[in-house]
Amino acid sequence: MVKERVTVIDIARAAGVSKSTVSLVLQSSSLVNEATRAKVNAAIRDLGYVYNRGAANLRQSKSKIIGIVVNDLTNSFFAELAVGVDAVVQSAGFVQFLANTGEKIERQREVVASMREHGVSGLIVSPARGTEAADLAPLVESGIPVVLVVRDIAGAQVSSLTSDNHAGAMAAVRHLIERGHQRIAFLGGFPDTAVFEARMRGYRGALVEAGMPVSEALIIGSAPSRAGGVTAVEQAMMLADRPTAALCFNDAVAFGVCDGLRARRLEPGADFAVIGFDDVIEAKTAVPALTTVSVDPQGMGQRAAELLLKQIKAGKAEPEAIVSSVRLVVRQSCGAQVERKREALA
Amino acid sequence: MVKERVTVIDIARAAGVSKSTVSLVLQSSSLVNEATRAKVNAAIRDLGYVYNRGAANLRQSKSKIIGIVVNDLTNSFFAELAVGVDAVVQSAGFVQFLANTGEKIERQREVVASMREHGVSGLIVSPARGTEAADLAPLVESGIPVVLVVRDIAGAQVSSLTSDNHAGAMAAVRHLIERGHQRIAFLGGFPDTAVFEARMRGYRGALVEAGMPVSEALIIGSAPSRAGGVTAVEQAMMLADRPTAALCFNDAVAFGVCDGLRARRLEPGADFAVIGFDDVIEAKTAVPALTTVSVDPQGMGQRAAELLLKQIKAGKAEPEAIVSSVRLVVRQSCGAQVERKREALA
DNA sequence: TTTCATAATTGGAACGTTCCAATTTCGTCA
DNA sequence: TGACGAAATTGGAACGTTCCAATTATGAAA
Repeated sequence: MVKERVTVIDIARAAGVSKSTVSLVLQSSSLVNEATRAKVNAAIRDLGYVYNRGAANLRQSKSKIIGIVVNDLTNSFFAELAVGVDAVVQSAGFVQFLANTGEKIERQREVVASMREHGVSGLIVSPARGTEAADLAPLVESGIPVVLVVRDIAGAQVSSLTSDNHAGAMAAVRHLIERGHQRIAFLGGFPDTAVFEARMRGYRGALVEAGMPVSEALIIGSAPSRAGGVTAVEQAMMLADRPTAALCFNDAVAFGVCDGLRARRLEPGADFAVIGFDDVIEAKTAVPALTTVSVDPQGMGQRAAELLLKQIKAGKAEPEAIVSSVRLVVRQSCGAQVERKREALA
Repeated sequence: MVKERVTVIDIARAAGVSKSTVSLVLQSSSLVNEATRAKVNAAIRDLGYVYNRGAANLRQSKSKIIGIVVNDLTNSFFAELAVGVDAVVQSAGFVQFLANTGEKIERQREVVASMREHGVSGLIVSPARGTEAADLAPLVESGIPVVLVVRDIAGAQVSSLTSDNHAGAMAAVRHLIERGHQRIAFLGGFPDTAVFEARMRGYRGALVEAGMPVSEALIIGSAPSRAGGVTAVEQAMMLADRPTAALCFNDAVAFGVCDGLRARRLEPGADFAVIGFDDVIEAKTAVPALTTVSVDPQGMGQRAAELLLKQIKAGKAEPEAIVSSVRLVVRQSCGAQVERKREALA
């Protein structure tokens, strides 16, 4: 019933060679004669051998495992990020441990510990809200390469890959100003996060650059979700002096803002300009198509994985902080009259 | 610079006991004296020991790893499924390998092989389109418990957890019929999948039950995505005899259908009834809120994980096929005038 | 004190691989 | 035929843990 494991020794016996030779074949070493290689491979097939990577890892004290921990896999931005990571990691012959923390620091601590025990050779982390440099200290001390994505942590001695939130927000608000908007809101997101802070600074920057006043009442935080967007826009529309446009913390919020507008019989794009941030896949197909600052989550995941793999290969490189540039993708939701051709080509 | 690993032996030396005792402490065995346990734990803390699960796995020839392979993590249904799995798997002290196949059989083969090499003790698979029982054969032969989710595979000797697609579709279409719709379309999804087949059978069943004709022209396949929904509804609206309602293959398609309707200046819910399938989180907050057949993806992931863990614990149980029941959640998109209270409580 | 059961501890083998150093095989050339 | 370098193969130790059987310490009963 219970079939016991086939090992290199069994293969060796079947092929009439030593286990060392089998090992060499497994590593496709050039040292082994073609004829014996064939014999060994035949035995491997016949006996249904499956390589025990755990044993190999033990011997070599290294693994082909990388860990990725995200704060909210339910958010399609992070799901896409994970897909991007997975793609390059798989191609490099690695396999990924994926854990979701749901923004819970405690969970994050647990999963990171668990991953260390499993001997991951590197970690990509989109840290939960409130993560501090100290939380990562044991990790960096142990010499495991870590790449922070999306959210950077001040003082952490690790590499990070973030997007240029400041420039993106600035470009978006400039665009709204050019279209003649005078009262522009910033909607959604938790104010105590670095990402919020950066995007908001960009928002402010564009306003002062244009010599326009910035009103604190128009900056309305909320959960960075669709539901949060609904409540944020509701609050904004209760103001005496209503905004006519909004830059939203992210696309999820932007969709929520559209929902909230419709609930008030306002058509996003026509009656109120909305711009998102991230460019998740649905942004393109939504109606109206969402004008947004494209962060390219999948590409970001890929780059993060590449950076991590590079560091793994190099042993231990200096931490580098990469901020990738973003671009404003103008679609319908900001009231633009763009022909769809350009977009369709992409 | 490169600090070498701290092992049980180091701990033993520091605490003045044998490695066997340290091992017992690690397993929190009752055999060890409180005083020595304390000593050992102190040493563990002081030296910054991290448990090498790989070595333990090798010795015990079992692991605390489960694999989950999904066909499209970009689809939030599957992302939520993964979140559900992750939750129970983490709580059980396991860690999950997550791989995305992107519907590619070849990728699937690779990742499953890789997971086997890593010694996963069980596998949850949402198989890529076109997967056959033979593809899983080596896996089941090796005695690794496998749970198929979402999509079942005929003839595969493994457990499966699917939803009652037939009953769900039937309930949805009955609801549309009750509201007086005469021409009801079935939109989206790849016709060569079992899930499509089952939902479509439910759709047909409800029509014949009501003595209504079923028109093949009203059954329009497409990619099971938002973009697919847009094209499907476009095609439907070009028919001479247009439908007034649609059951969509899944929520993503349903959202796409809403987009497509708006592009034609039709308001989903008011001018055209649309019902989705899955009940992803956005379904509730979208405007109009999506009437949909709730499959509870996260709960499904949880149940799949529980089923798998049960089988792992039991050694090897008989494969069981669970089809979990679904329920129609009536919201706005089908034109219902429901008060939102009931829903808000959930 | 001796005797025993029980509690606590321990050394060594084992898990399946890789790596090193050593050995054998082979073809070529003198 | 012998010698020699290159090519191919090999045995054994090692990776860090767990498990088993065996040993030692402890304390209660005689």
